[in-house]
Amino acid sequence: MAGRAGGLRERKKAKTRAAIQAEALRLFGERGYDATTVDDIIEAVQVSASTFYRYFPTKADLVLPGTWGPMLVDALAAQPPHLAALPALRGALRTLQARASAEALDHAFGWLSLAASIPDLRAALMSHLASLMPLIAVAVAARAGRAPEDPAVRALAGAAVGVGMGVLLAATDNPPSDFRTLLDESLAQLEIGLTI
Amino acid sequence: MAGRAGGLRERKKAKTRAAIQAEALRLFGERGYDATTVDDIIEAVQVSASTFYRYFPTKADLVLPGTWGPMLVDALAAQPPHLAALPALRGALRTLQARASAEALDHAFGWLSLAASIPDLRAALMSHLASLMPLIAVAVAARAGRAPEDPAVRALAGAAVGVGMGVLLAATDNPPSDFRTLLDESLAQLEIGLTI
Amino acid sequence: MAGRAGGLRERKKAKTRAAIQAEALRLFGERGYDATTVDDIIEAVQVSASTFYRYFPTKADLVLPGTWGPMLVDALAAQPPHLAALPALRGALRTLQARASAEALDHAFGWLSLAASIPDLRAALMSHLASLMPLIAVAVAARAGRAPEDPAVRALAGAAVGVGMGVLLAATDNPPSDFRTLLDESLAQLEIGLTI
Amino acid sequence: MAGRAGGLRERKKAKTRAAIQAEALRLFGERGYDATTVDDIIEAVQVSASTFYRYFPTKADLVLPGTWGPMLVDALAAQPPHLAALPALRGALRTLQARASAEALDHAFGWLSLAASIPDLRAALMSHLASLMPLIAVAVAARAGRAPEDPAVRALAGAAVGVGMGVLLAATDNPPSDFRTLLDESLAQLEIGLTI
DNA sequence: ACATGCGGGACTGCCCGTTCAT
DNA sequence: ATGAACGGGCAGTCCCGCATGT
Repeated sequence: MAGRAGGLRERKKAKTRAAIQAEALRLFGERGYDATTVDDIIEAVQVSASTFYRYFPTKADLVLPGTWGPMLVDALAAQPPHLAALPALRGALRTLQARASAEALDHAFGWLSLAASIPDLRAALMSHLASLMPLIAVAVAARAGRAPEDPAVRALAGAAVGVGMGVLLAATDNPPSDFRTLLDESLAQLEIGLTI
Repeated sequence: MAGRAGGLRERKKAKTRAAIQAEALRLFGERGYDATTVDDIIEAVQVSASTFYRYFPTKADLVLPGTWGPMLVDALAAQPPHLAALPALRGALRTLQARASAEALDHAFGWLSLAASIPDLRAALMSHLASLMPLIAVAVAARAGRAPEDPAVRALAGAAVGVGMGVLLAATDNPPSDFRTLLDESLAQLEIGLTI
Repeated sequence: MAGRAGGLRERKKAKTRAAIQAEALRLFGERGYDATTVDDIIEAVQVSASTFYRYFPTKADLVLPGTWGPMLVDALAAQPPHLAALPALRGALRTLQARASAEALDHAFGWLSLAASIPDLRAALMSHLASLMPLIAVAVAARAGRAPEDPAVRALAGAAVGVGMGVLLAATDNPPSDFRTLLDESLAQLEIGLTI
Repeated sequence: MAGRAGGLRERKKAKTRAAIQAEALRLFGERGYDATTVDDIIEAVQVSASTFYRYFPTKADLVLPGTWGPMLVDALAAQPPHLAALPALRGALRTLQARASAEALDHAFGWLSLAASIPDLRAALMSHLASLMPLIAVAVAARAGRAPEDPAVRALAGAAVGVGMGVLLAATDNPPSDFRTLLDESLAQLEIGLTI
């Protein structure tokens, strides 16, 4: 019923959503997360409170990346089938980064760090990342011809996401770190084997 | 001047803390987490709101296990030094389980599952688990004679915790699962290598 | 019992008081008034809460100038006796300004503006200024050989302080104004007569 | 579409506001200001805390007269145009007093005295009175055909309000005084000229 | 004696359900 | 009938004074 990019209604919704988020992030940057109230945001964007909460169930969701999960899964499926899961995952991450502009990436990682440094957001972010595990498990299972409940699959998905979390937290607490390098290094360690 | 357990003040504080948590858990059990307000709790324990928030920064913290991290680290340090990190970790987990009574364990895992199934608590729990990473990293680094910032150490800590999260979520969504078995299996997979 | 500058105990108290206030103002400048908690301050100065509240009954008192009232009264008494009350008051204000360094003055007026722009502080400041009225009334009465309850004396003290408040608020709401010029101009108007 | 008093919503709001204030004043009268908590009030009126604070930003605002400013300005505009500002102001005050019943006045002045004697309320009251200055300045400027920023206008508004504050404080500290007489006398002094 | 802990109360912000206005 | 405004409920923070125990 809808074309590739969705109907006009779809596009309008996406636009509203983007407008709210953009304005919110701008205000967060100016005044800080806690100092910015939802009322400030809805006033700046000129939408009603109901509209706001329709798009973002909670204030914390404004900072959560909504589309990364599916994008990562797609990129994973697009990797050469002969690759093992971990190399494929690293390849998928590289694809994602290559697709985005450098500034978009810096921006994104900046926000990730911000989110990781505010307790409320950190919790939401960790929970969000944890919810990526089953998605990755399904994608990996499909590649490997196994069940998503297979302990090996589960372990791989859990380990990969856990490593990501750890790197994110480490990069946040030691600010001048490069998130991307650290992540790739740590995933490489996973690949080599955790035989310390 | 103070004995092993500290002065009277210390003991009183510990007692208050325990009283708040016990009463809260009782009420959660009776009415559910969301249906129990902080006011209900402080009224039942007869403490003031300030006191409550002094002991538990947020309502969600009532359900978070406060001493597991240190206990796990201690048990890890007590493992035979010749063991590699992952076997030592599995051993430490077994030690912890062996020390606790069966019902205490069932109780604990019951609470974990409950926590994992309520969004707010799930977020707090994931954030809490993520904060265990550096603790585990330090303990593992000490065993292996490496720096806690070593990518291999970081990867191991992240992977271990991530696997734990994944198992917790899986066990929560497929209720009749045995958390302990799943966790041990998945850690074993980590040990074998993630070569899917 | 104490010399001019007071005994050691006096000096120590003054030092503590000054240390608290200095640190507080520094923190206010860095983070803003509301974002700075009393706990932040006492931690920075390393005093206990009781000590803090012994020196400053409320947080707002940190910003209130404690010695201006007496200083103004002294300067008023030191004006040539033949001057009428309003010229003497203007002279006293000029004396006070002449005694202080230029940067001290800018600093002081900066703080006044800040205080006038934060509701809580504004209220405390206005109340504080109002409490100067009887002091000024007594000083003026002494000069003029009248009773402090004399309506003319009361009117003069009230008008002078009221004009000061008005100028302060006006200068706060229209930032680039020069407080000192405005104040002198308005007091001059009072002197000429309010015959609009 | 709306009649004189606005729609149903408006009337309901006014009613709620009046109900809160009436109940609060009753409780203050019974138990005193400090001994009455906001919780007591909201329980007596059966509204939520949020509603209370929507109508009255702070507890102190319950005692502040909300409509006097505009009423005074109106009465000032209604004075004969040939009158100078200060006589017109005194006339406006007399008009206001004439319009109110004797008991309403006693009641009002009773409340003013009460407010002036409680530190927190005194501060709020002084701040509130200070905020009347620009209103009076605008009204006086309109009468005199000058700008509200004119120093003479500003001085007059500041002086008038300042005199009012002084009289209020004096009457509070020497209880058997008649506020109205004192105020009129002091304003008369302002009119004669402050040539002490 | 003196800091610390604790209580109490004001106040804010998020989020949701309902109700009035257009 | 849609959407904005309003009210309610609850979590959470901070200030400040009083009572303890060290």
